[in-house]
Amino acid sequence: MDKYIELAELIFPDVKETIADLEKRYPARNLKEGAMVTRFAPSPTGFLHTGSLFTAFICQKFATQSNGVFYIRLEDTDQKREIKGAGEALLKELKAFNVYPTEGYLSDTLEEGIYGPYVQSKRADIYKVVIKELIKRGQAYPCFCSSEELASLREVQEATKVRTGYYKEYAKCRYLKPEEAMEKIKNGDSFVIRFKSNGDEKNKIAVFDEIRGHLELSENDQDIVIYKSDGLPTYHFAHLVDDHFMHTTHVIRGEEWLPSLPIHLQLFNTLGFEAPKYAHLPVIMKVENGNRRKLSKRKDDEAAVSFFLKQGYPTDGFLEYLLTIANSNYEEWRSENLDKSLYDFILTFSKMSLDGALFDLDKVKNICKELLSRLTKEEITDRALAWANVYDKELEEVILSDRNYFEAIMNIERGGEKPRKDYTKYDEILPAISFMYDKYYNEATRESFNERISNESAKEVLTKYLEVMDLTKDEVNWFNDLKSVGVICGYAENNKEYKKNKDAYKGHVGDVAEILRVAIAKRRQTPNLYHLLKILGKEKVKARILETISVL
RNA sequence: GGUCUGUUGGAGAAGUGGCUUAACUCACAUGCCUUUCACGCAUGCACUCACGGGUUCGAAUCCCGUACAGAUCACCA
Repeated sequence: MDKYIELAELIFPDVKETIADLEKRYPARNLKEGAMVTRFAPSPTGFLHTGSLFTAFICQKFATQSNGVFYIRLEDTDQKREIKGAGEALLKELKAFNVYPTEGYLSDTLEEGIYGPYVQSKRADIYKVVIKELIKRGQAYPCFCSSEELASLREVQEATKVRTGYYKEYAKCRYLKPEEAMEKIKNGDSFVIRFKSNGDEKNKIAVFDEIRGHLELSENDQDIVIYKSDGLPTYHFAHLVDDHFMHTTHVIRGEEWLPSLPIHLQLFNTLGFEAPKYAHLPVIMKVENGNRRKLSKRKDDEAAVSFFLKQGYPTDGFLEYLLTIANSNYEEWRSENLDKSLYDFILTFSKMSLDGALFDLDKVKNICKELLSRLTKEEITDRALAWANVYDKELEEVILSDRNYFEAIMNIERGGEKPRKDYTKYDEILPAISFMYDKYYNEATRESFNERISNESAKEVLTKYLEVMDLTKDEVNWFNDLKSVGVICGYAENNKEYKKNKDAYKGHVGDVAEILRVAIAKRRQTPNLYHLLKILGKEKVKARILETISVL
C-alpha cells in the first residue's frame, strides 16, 4: 500500500489537501426540504444550441419552482475545441431567454457563489486532490499507452469480435506494478490516469432516472480515463467532483448521457459520495428523408438559438413552446390560465415524454402569434423596440420617430376577446405597416387592382370619395358613405347582391374598399381600412388619394 | 456489431384493463362570416393505438416474440 502512496506523491507532489479539507471548504447548502439545486454546464465550444436552451430552461425552472438554486458551470476541460469568448456568448443568449443563474459563472471575470471556481479549468487543484486519493487507495493508476497502441488494441478487438475498450485483461497498465509506473514517470513518459474499475459487464445494476423510472444497466468495467495528459480531468470525473462539492441535488441533462450513468454511479460509489438524482431529458429531433435525427447545428438553422433571436420570435413564446414539449399538460394549463405567467406553471418529471419531440416550427409560430396578439399596444411596442435596438435599426428609428403613432398602428383591433393576429415575430412588423410612413410609402410600388376594377373606374371612385370623405364619423357611418360612393359608380352595396346579379354591377363594395386601400397603402391587403385612415389623418389621406388619381 | 431506450393521426400528445364509437393543441382540407388580409365559427382528417401471438368475459392499456427508430460505445463534452 505504501507503494501506492509513493506513486501518488510522485505524480502530485504539490497536492497537500485531502478530500476532508474540500468537504470543509464546500459545506452543505442550507436549503429547505424539497429545494432543488440544478445546474447548466455547457462547454464553450460554440453558440447556444436549441437543445441546450431546452435543458438550461428546464434546470432553471425546477430550481426556481422549488425555491432552490440554479447555477452555471463552464466545462472547459477540452482546450482543443474551446472557442474564445464562447462562454460569455452562451450566457448572453441564455439571458435573452430570461434564463440566468443565481450562482456560478457569469462572465470570464465574474462569478457568484461560494462553491467556485465555477470554471473547470480553474478547478484543476480540486480534481487532483481527489485523484491523488484514488491513486493512494489503488483505485486509479497511470496509463502509458499511446493513442497508437490504443488504436491497435481496438483493431484487434474488432477483428476478434470482442467488446472494444480498455478493461480487464486489455487494460495493460492496470497490471503495472507501482514501481514500474514510477520508473516510467521518472523517465518522463507521458501518461493519463485511469480509474481502476472493479465492475463486471455481466452484472446488472438497478438505476433510477427521474423521468424514465427504474432501469437496469450493465455495470461499468471500463478503466476510463479520468485525468488527461494535459493535466485536466475528463467530463465523467470532473462533473462528478463538481456536482458533489457544489451540492447539486438533480443532474438534469440530455439523454445522450444515459449510457454513461453506470460510470458515474460507480465513481460516486467508490469515492463514498452520495450521488445526486439524475434526469435524462429527451432530445429535440428533426425529420430528414423520413428518418429522425437530433437537431444538428450544422444542418438546421433552427438548431441555433440565434436563429430565433434574430428574427424576433418573442422569447417567452419560444419558452412556452419548449414547455409544451416538456410537459404535455402545459397547453391545457395555459388555456385555463391565460392571465398567468409561464413561470407559474409547475413542471413535473412524471409528465415528461420519453422520446424526443420533432421540432415543430409551425407550433412555435402559432404560440408566438397568440402571445403577441394578447399584448397591449404599449407592451408590443416596448418589446419591438427592445428587439429593434439590437437587430433592426430601421424599425427602431420608425418607433422612436413617433412612438404614439406606432402604438396607434399596433392598436388596430387589438384588445378584447378576439384580437387580430398579425405578427408572429418582430421582424414582420415593419414590412406589414411600412406604408403608414411616407418614406416607405413613396418607395413602394403600387399593387394593381383586381381584374374587375379599371383605372378609369378607380379614378371615378376616388374623386367622388374625396367629396364625401369625413373621418370624424364612426366606422358604420363612414362605411355607409363608402358604400354610397360605390353605388353611384356602379358597385353593388354588398357581395350577396352582386353575386345575385353580376351583370348589373361592375363589382361590389369590397372592390370599392380595395380602390381606397390601394390608394393609401399601395397594397391590397392591410389591417382595417377605417382605422388606417383615422391614423393617417385627413390631410395625408387626401394627398395620397390625389397622388393616386394623378398616376392612374 | 454490443448495450440501453422508445414506438397512439402529418406534428406535440391524453390515455396505466371496461366511462374511448381514442381527449386536447398545431398543421391540413372544406364551408360559413366578412370592405381585403388577419380573426372567428362549423365540419372533416387514427373504422384504430408498429406488427404477430398470448392472458382475459373484456386490451391502446398486461405478457412474449418480431420489426423499425433513436442514443451510446474517445486523453469530446
